[in-house]
Amino acid sequence: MISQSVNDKRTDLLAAALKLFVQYGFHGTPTSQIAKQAGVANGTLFHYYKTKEDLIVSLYIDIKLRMGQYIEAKAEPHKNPKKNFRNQFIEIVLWSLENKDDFYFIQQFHNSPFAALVPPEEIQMQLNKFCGQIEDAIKLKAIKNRDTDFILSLITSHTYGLTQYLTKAKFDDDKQKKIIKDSFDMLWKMIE
Amino acid sequence: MISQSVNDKRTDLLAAALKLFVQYGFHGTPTSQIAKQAGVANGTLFHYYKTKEDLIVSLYIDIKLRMGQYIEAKAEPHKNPKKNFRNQFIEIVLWSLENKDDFYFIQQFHNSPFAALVPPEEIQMQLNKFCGQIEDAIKLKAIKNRDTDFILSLITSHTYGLTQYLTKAKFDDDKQKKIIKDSFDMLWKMIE
DNA sequence: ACATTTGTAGAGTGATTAGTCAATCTGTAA
DNA sequence: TTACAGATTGACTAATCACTCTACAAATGT
Repeated sequence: MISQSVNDKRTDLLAAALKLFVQYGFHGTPTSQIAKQAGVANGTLFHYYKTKEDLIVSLYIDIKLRMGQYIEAKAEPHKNPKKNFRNQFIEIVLWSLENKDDFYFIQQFHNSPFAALVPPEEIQMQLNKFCGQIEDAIKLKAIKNRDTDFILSLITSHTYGLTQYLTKAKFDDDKQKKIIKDSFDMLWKMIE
Repeated sequence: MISQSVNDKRTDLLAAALKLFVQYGFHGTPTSQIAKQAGVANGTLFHYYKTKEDLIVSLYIDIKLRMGQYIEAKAEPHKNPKKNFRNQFIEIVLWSLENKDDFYFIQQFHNSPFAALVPPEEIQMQLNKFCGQIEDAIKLKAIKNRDTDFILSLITSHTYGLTQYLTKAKFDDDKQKKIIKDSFDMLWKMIE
């Protein structure tokens, strides 16, 4: 099964890159190390990814894709916008906690010059889902009437801050869930 | 005046490094470029900073110091905790907007393996001021009774999110101030 | 005046790295 | 069986980079 093995190598490379990037940073990780960690030859890496940059951007897009799929799979669409936001908020935080490396990589990537290299259509795709929801909620007067991007910024950074906090402090699952719910209530108080 | 000229070279180097790091990233910026931009010889850079890493960490500490001084200079201590938070919140956001490179550098730095290299006493120093204020406010029941670090995380990320938003969208000063104030009111609603 | 320390320069060095390439292997299809 | 396309390899290269070293200049102390 050739296409299977191709996918394996591709994902092996991405997984290896993720692990090493998170630990040593982009520049601290030579492509030779990534290849070694993935169990393939140096040249193979460049067979699948034209440049190191290409690998980095591909990894970002892959992570975003996986996160999107995860959230979508867990989504239970409600008429009630609050419940919708609540569900998604909780799922995103849980995903981030279960995939700390991915989460950390995204932050690292966002605050790097590589961020400018993501194709615009990728960015737009990711935003559209959320922006639509926010606009709907505003129309229904479920949340404050502010610029959509503004609301999105506040929600995103709130999610980020909470995840950062939960990552540093180690709580058991129950306590963690309580904090997440509490945190959403606070967020909602802010934007409702 | 030798000490003057020494300071000049040091600050020239930091300023050059800041500009280039923000544009090209840590690894995308060779020390030779930093020296050139600062108008000094390559070797001079290594006279003042033992390694590139040392330069990066020093730059971070320098920026944090300057920000702290700016905030402190503008501080008008109130008995009222809300007014205190409000003042500081506004000042931090304004500083970030006036010093976009510094702001961006800090994010870049925080999400990089270099963050682990900051001497612990530096970190503690910065946290103490804020944590004290938060604890006081909790005692006075001005804000919700939650873990100090939790509150701090939420405030920090809120500030960050707002600054990100204002940096991307370009508003005139009046509009900007309105948004900042509005944003603080929302933040306060969340934690009061 | 002299000695000593400190600052500055920039060519040089050794190590490292992204990316190439020619050769070999593997699977498929006629 | 043969032919062919893609996959895989790893030695190789050209370039780059962090950092050193030596020589000299400027400032400071005595």
